[in-house]
Amino acid sequence: MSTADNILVVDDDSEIRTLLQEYLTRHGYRVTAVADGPAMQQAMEDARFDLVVMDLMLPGEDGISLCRKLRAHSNLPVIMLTARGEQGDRIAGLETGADDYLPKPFNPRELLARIKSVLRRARSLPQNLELEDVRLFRFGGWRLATATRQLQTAEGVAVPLSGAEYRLLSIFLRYPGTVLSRDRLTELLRGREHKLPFDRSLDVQVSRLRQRLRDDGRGSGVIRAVRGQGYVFALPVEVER
Amino acid sequence: MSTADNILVVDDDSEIRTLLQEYLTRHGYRVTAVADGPAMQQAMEDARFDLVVMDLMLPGEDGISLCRKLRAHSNLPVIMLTARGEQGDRIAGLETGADDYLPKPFNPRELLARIKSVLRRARSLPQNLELEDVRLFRFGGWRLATATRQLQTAEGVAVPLSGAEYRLLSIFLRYPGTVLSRDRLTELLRGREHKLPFDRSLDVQVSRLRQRLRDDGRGSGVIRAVRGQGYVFALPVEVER
DNA sequence: GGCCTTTGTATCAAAGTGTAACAAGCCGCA
DNA sequence: TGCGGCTTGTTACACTTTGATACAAAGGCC
Repeated sequence: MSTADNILVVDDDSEIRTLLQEYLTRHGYRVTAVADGPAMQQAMEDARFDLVVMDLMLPGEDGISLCRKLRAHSNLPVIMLTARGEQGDRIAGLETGADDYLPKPFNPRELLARIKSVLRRARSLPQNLELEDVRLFRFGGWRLATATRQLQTAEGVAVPLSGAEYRLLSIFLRYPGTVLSRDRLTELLRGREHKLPFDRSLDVQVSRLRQRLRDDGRGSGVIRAVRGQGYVFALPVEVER
Repeated sequence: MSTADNILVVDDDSEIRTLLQEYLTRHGYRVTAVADGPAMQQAMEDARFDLVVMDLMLPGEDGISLCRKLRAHSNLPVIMLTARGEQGDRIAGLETGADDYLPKPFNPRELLARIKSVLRRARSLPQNLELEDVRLFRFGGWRLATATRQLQTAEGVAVPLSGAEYRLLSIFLRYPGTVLSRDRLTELLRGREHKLPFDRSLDVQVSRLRQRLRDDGRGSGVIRAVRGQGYVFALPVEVER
């Protein structure tokens, strides 16, 4: 490990910002603390972070919305701070799309433990690789050659893929084991945002890709739907450069 | 467990000190009760404590400040007693650094529950998400493969599990022989706390899981209800990594 | 046995997911 | 230019999952 991990804290309460700034710095992290969404955007333009700790309740745009936006174009891990057991907001836990959450008030030690756990998990996943670097992907007997864009079964039979199918598969192959939201997948696939609130076209693409992979969508196949979250590629992937 | 947990109560109201001293002692804790900051410092030099219960409002130096000082050099769990009337989020800032808080006036039983919960959390830090290390669980002839999320009977027949069923089962498999309260199960299952006072949806999930496991809920089956406590997974579990 | 609390589960409604079918666009080619 | 084949976005509908509710069954206590 070269340098300390860089953590971005987003909370409108200055007490908490100060507490976390001190505590996390004392434990060997680099910390930037800001109060709201816009300041967060700014901070993220200025520096690269390894993890975000965010309050669910923020003035202006709330944490869920910020988290969703973040997730639409990055893998940055997020830990959400939530109000404890209040009846008002029903959405309290992992439904926020965060990697982990912690109800307020909390002992900073506990936050530290979760930060470590989330970072460890993030690092255990394959690092972002550029598609250009990879010549061949292997997964569960299948092979995908990038040069020819050809998919082969375990028996060596070539399976034709359309352009979108190939792109979608290669996206999944770059993030095996990571839950990708529909927003994220759509952006990676088409380079633009979802338009309609109930756009199902991504699901249809997934369904088509599944047919190519002989994955019936039920049972625990290759591409698994995670209810309310998105899709995961469920097989281990080997890459050949 | 060697000796009883040692709890330090800091409150200027002598009635509360007496009440807590009695109540917590009766429930098996060692209790020291003091009235203010200086007495607290003194007590902490004389003995080692496992948890502090502190009034937010104290004569002289208040609870926030004491808690902050404490945090500067220790992780000792703190439960803060606060005046009622503030909304959860507004108040959350005040207990910055505390592990939990309880609005006054409070039911001693509620405090007891929080003490137990805070102590449990403080002691079992690395328990949150470490399921991924296990490849296979075996219990009473059944097998659960984590990679494919597939459950198999002793005869090798695959039994489909929904997402929630799989998660609930894997929670039980992580704590075989341990009674898990409904609150705890709900939190582990859904990543948030119980909201409704008489929420039976967890029981329904257990019931559905039992159906998958061909456990009729009567007799001494796989998942046993413990009246007034919660549920236990009643079979021995073998883990394969 | 009454009476109350706790647990088990059928049933319902809402939300989420899978995919067939359609339609619009694109491409190459005669 | 017009035609057929392919690709891809959209819509529609069936099906699954899940949380909630209601009520029956079981357990305790007097």
